[in-house]
Amino acid sequence: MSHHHNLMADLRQRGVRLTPQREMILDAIHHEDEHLTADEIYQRVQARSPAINIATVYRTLELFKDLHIIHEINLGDCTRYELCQDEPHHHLVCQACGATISLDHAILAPLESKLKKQFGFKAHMEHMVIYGQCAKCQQDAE
Amino acid sequence: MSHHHNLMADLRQRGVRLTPQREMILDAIHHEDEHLTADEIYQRVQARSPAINIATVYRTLELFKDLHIIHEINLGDCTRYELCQDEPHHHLVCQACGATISLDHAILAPLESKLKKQFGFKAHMEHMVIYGQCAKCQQDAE
DNA sequence: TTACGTGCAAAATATTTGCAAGAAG
DNA sequence: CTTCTTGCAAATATTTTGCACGTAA
Repeated sequence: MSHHHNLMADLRQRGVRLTPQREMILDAIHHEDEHLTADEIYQRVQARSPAINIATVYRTLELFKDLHIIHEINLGDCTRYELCQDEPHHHLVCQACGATISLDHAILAPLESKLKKQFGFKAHMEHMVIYGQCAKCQQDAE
Repeated sequence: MSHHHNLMADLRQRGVRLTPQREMILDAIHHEDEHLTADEIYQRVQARSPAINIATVYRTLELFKDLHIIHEINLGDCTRYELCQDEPHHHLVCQACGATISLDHAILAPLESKLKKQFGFKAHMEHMVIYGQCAKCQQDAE
């Protein structure tokens, strides 16, 4: 039994109506490693069920966001979506080759507590994206 | 003599044509503390010179970006622009009240070097934005 | 049965582009 | 004069909304 069935059961508990569209959209997000844009989610769902409408995708993403099932990530120009996870995780993105490196939250924890101590600021670091250049591309550039 | 006149002189050196539009756009960015969107820049310039077109604003921002005079910041949905500065600086943004706190680069430097050491990743941290809740709003929430 | 969700089409928003006229150097 | 820049209008991309119909519970 896949993780997303638990999620769907959970939603029913919370009084959210379960529709095939919502299930397919959750499925699409769940089955992907990368973070998808609204349109990419739309296309994946459309492959299974051509009648689906892009407006439904946007409305469902909004709903899932409010329910804290997914969250939005803004990389440059495009908005992407991914499942919320227990432990926040982060990404390094190489601007040269596009490679992404996943980061444990531990590496950002010191910054988080420094911000709290110095400014009383409670950072919401669910998913930070840090751009730069990966080791390989730095070598290639030399 | 204001800083932006030096910039304009600098541009002429670099073979960039100086037009009133470009000067007014640079002016608008320069005279603001906050980071403006393309449309806000457009409105400010339009107040001085109604004939200006939004397409010119976009094209000029693109040009200034390529010349490394300004850089783009993506906060949530909107793209904002600010002058490049010698020392990178960063912002904490309170999601409750919208307040922004400026951060010295020093506070992010340890993270930067940790990423370099552990992953060989050279982070481009010209302007990081960290969202969260400021001290005041945390109190109000209690 | 009733409230909520969906598809559709149109609107709103943000950004880009082709082209002819205008201005910088 | 020549090349680059601008204004205009139209195109494109992304996201939102009103409304009538359909469906989950």
